[in-house]
Amino acid sequence: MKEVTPEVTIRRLTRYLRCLEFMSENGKKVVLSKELAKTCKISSSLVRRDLSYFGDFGVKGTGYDIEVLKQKIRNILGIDRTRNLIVIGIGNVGRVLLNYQFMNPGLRIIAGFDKDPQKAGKKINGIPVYHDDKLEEFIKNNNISIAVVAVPRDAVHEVVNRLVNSGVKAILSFALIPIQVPEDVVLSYVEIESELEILSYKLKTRGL
Amino acid sequence: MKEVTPEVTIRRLTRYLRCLEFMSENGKKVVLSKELAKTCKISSSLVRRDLSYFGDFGVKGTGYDIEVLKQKIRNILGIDRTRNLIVIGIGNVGRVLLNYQFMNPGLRIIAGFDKDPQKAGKKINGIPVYHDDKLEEFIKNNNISIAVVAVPRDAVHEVVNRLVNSGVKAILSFALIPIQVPEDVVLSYVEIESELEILSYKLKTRGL
DNA sequence: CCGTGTGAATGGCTTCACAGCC
DNA sequence: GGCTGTGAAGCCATTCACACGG
Repeated sequence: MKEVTPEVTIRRLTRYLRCLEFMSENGKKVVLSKELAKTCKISSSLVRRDLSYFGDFGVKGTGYDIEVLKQKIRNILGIDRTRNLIVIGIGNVGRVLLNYQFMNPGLRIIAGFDKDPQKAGKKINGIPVYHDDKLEEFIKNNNISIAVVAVPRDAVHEVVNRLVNSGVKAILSFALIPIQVPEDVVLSYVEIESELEILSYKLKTRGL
Repeated sequence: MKEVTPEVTIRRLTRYLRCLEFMSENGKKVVLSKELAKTCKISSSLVRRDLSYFGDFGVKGTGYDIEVLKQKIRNILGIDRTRNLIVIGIGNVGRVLLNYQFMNPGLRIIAGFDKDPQKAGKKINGIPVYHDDKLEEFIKNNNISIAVVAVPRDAVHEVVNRLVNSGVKAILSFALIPIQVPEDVVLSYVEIESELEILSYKLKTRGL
């Protein structure tokens, strides 16, 4: 049980959660830090250290109960409660998101928004799509924790500003363009091109 | 000019590149480490340190020439040459990728693959889609650096094994399930759900 | 004079190694 | 006996502060 938790630890926690979900699907009940470490390609002491920031979840001599650990991590991440999400921009990326099967029921997309009137009024995977001009009203009337921005590059700035002004505190963007948001708003990115570039770099360092 | 480059530096390099691309679009020619730092929300000394691992790209008293710096970073990342990519699985995610407009011409998707015979023979965004059973042959006949896996969860394992056996050395997966690959193969993930979980965590630490 | 590049110092993440408990 | 949880050590990334060059 420690003081300050490094951000990298949180990122690894999500990785552990994916591994644990996979293990329970395969009927596994208990896991050792060593096993979790191997699947995540890190050291077992780091796994134990990461988990120890939040409590004593393991049993000495035995390991970790997978169901218990999953629930603990969900609790730490704040996805044991329901997080209502919205998606802005129902193009190719937006459609992927509306069809996304989340492993955790806490993450729930409850609406999509698009400027195209043709798309408004329809449902995708059971999720209603509204016209863009209903955005602010919807955010205020519903309990929106997180918004995902999947609009074209040149519309990102405007959309983010509208989200911030409507009180959204967490935004995930698919377009990696620099945006300034207030201190109390968290902004992160899904960086497909960057990930590919990092792979390219690693190939290069291996002489390929 | 330093010895070993931390992996985080490479990740930040891709971020700098996005910022620089954005700046040149807006007609900017020269940038200070301080400006780059501000848009990336890090310290200016870290920007300078990151760049100094690879050479003296700046001009003392003046800053960095944006075009020069872009080219240097592309060179470091190994995307100054052409990287031929393929996408396996042409569902929603696969379609996003084939339609993806890369900022860097070095990254080039040259084919898609799918098990569905209906999809084979068509083109998406000018990129040919082949039947899955042509995968190995195509990899061997073309110069494939990187493969992107966008198949359903339960097919990932098999696809990754086939890629590895065909000689692919870098794989980007959209399904975050644990896979073992040989030492000389780089595997990374696009983790949409994990990013959302991290946002949820940050909201929670802020009392939301 | 101004901003980069970099030794030196700092701070924080990871590993080590073992005490404690099942 | 075996594995977790954790002080202490080690190591590596970041910051500091200033010499250097335009």
